[in-house]
Amino acid sequence: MTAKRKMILNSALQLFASKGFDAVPTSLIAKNAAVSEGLIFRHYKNKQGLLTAIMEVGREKVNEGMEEILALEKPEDRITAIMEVPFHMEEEDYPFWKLMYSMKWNNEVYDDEMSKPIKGALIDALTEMKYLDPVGEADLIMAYMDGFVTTVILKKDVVDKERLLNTLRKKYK
Amino acid sequence: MTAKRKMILNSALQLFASKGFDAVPTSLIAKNAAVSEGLIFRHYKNKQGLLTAIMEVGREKVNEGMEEILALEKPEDRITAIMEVPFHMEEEDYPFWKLMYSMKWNNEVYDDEMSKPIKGALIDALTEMKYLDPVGEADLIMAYMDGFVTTVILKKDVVDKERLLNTLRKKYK
DNA sequence: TACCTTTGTAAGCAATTACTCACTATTATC
DNA sequence: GATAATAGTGAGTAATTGCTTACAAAGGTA
Repeated sequence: MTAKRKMILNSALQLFASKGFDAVPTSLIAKNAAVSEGLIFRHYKNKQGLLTAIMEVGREKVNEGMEEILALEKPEDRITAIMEVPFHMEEEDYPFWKLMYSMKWNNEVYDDEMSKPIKGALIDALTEMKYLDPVGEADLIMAYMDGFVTTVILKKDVVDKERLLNTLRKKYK
Repeated sequence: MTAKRKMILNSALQLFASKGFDAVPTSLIAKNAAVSEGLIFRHYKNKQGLLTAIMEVGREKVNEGMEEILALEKPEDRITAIMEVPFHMEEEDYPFWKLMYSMKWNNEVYDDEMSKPIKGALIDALTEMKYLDPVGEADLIMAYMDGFVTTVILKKDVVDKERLLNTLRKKYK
């Protein structure tokens, strides 16, 4: 991966995240990456391919994170670890997640490919803990998480996430 | 409000909600509304003005709903009513909320104009109930709600909202 | 050195975009 | 029923879009 190619990928991520995929022209990506516009299409088939490449990088990160969590022995530890993921996201990953969530909302078909393994891990842990309705409980936790991500990323200047996490922890302590 | 003008507003809402504001050309809005493209600009200053008009209609609906909730006497009733709003949304309003949430994600500055009165009502109720940290609790509930809206709208074919609501209710019963 | 592949550029192109304008049809007001 | 305002059309336009292409520079390998 050449330096300029990295620049393209990163410029695209930043711009897509802040303005939305459709609102960002390839000319602007090229300008922000200090690169000729043609180079984008040398490296990526088209604008959509650029987006796919960004998501691929993110998907790998998610998988790595999930492996760590699945390595935890106690099911209750796994559940709290998953639930608190939104609070422990690194700030440099915010643009990626912002892009992911913005994409969710303007696709006719909701793509939960990425959330499936997470929900699966929750169901496994809840079953292990003999919960009566593991699927229902898992769905509720997944809903919570969507809300936490939304709050942490979009209200980062308004809501103190540490305080929010503390309030949350009191609930299941 | 003429019939054609209503058609424009509704076509725009449906299209913006499903594809995103930037991905929808005015030509398509006109086509779906069975109207000449020029008519859009007779009634609305520009494409952005069309969006503004849609949001105005929605804002009024929200205010009406809030008045009903604020009329409830017991603070705990007000809180549960607010928290359960996402579960009682009418399906015909889904496109509007989908649009609202999709807009949130690709604006540099998060516009919480609409959520402010809701948060305020929560803080008031929680204060009345002598909670130690009304603001923290309100922020948590607001986060939950974002998650509920996301789940109800985006996963409506995957997650059963009645079941989700029941699981939730057990938590604060 | 010579040759090939990859990286990079700049100009340009067909299609699409939001929007205007000159015009006609319809409705309201007196 | 005449007049004026509003509603509606459709062709046109300047600017922008994603993408191509012809060409040059750089890097690897013999």
